[in-house]
Amino acid sequence: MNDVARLAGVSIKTVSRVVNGERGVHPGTASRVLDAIEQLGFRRNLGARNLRRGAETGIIGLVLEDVANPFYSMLTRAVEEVASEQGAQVLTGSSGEDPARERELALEFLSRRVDGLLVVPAGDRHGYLAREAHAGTPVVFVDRPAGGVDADTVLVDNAGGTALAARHLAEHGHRRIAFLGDAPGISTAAERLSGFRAGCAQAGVPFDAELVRMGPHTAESVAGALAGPLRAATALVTGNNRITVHALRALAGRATRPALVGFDDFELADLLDPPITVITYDVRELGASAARAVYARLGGDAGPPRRLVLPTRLLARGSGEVSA
Amino acid sequence: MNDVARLAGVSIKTVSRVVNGERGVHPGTASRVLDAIEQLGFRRNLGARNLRRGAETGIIGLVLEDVANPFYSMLTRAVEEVASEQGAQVLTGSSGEDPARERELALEFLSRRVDGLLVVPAGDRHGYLAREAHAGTPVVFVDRPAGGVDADTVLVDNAGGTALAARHLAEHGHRRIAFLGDAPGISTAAERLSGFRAGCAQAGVPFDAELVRMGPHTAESVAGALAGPLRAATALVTGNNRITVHALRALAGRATRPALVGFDDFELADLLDPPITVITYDVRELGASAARAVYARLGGDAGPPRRLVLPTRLLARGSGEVSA
DNA sequence: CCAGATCATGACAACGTTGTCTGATTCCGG
DNA sequence: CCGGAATCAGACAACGTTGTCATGATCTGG
Repeated sequence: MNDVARLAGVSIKTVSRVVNGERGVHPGTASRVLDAIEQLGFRRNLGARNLRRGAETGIIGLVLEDVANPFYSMLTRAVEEVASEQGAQVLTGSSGEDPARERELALEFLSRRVDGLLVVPAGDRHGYLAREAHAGTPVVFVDRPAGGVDADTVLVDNAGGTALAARHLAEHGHRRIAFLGDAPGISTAAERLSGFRAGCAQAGVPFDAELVRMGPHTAESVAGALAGPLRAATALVTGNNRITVHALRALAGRATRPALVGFDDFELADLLDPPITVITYDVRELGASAARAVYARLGGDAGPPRRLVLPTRLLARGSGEVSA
Repeated sequence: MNDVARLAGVSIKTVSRVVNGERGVHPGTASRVLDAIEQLGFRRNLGARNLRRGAETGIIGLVLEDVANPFYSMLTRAVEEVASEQGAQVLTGSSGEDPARERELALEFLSRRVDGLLVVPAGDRHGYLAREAHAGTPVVFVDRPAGGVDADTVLVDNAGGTALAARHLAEHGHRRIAFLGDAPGISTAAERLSGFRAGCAQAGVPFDAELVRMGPHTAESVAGALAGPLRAATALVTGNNRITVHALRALAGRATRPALVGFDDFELADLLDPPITVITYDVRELGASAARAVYARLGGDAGPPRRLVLPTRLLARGSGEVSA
């Protein structure tokens, strides 16, 4: 900016005025300044600007598990859209389900003075965010509740979803229903399991712990479980989109396959044979409401922390409608 | 930092020393400072730090078409991984294939002084980035070449891929092969079409312009094309993962379906019936090499712009091996 | 032609850090 | 007990902006 001022023969302040479109600059001066800007390829330093103005940075941070997972990439896009309405951009980071990495990313984002922070919790202790959540940067937890902080949270009715799945399978005559879920330390996984138990109970289906295998899961662990202990089941509920895909691959080619209901919808589910019945919910809304919550807080909303739970519903496509 | 200094009874500079782990601070003083930091929840402002140090910001910008597209979300993850090795984060923005939005995002990122900028070009004029690419922030174009700028670029052998697809179908006896591609203004789409023509020529298959429909495509336009003009074809090449999915949905339920080869691999392609033959390449490598190029430049590499073209290969799964 | 208003511009400080330099203690060996 | 080195801490300026205030030039109307 200094160089621009020198080249245009004006003070640095006048350059600032031109750059910001402030009124009260002589048109001739302004065009000299603009020429100089053009010639030097000047671009104002937003960091310095924000520092001086004490304003918002126009960046919101998003810490999730893995952007490459279609579920999270849709979420990211939804967040990005709300941010972009506010002229803001999104800084993303994948924690890879590692609490330490999640913390590192979150703190790093806060050091960068993001206007708001969205976190898909990997760990279960988020006390380290309590201070920010209280006084300062709005923090919103997405998809999973935080441990040890009372902050805005947007969730999905996990237990309701798996209960629905269990009842659906029971209605189709299944009495031996298996459940493949993620690591029990992950709150959504625990909720989905307990919803599954509740659904079984509601439908009068005996709950058999032998037919439950919690993760973390890999393609191999899923295949192993399905080939071994879960073989006795006539139906299967999978706890998230990754596990569903692993299960589909493990079951491919089997002559008789268990009925299946998967948690999370996924692209092409309708084109598989049989089409896959899933528990679905509005992923975009999950991201969008979390981002909107940040802007509501920035807009001055100082009420008590809000908790929003999005409904789940069962989308019957065929794979869950096979009779036992 | 001022408050911390006051609380600890030291100067602001000493706080800075403690925060940065500089040697030469009395342990007792340091612990008083640390207590004060803890008590006040102080977190240093990275923006101000970078301003003062004139250092890199530790952020790299990524402008792409849509993070929610699995292709781009894998790319994002790969970029993020390279960045994270360097202690950097990724600022993402979706252009939605709109050149103006692409430009806006790119310039915004540059104003934020990203250390490097990765762009999946939406438009075909990128002169506005020439200055930065030359003197200053490294700019790398990904997946598509830039127009009007000579900068580092990482591409995919599009023409080679579709030529492979055409020849593969020809080998299986097809003589009437249709092509569904994206808008011809998108360079990758144009290359894929010309590769398709070349492949047809190599295999001695007549090229029929009536069997070609370029986009932009929606589910409806794809369905319409397949129901109408392309009905005469015995085989089909689709120009990207979106179009492949639309085509699959449009063809589902038909008694006789054309043989199909799709550009871009996608999850579950192997589980469809028939499994889908695709042209594939290493998406992660695409993102990773682009990010590495940025760091190579930052590391002082001042050679002429490099252009890397990743190979494509045909992954035969069944849908392309149907005879005419 | 002049007082007062309006316009165009610049000097200066400040945002939150850190690099440089200087000053005040403390320590050591002889 | 002294000189010099080592240790610790602070004052100050600067990074690239912008808000506040002051200044001089140019208008306007009577």
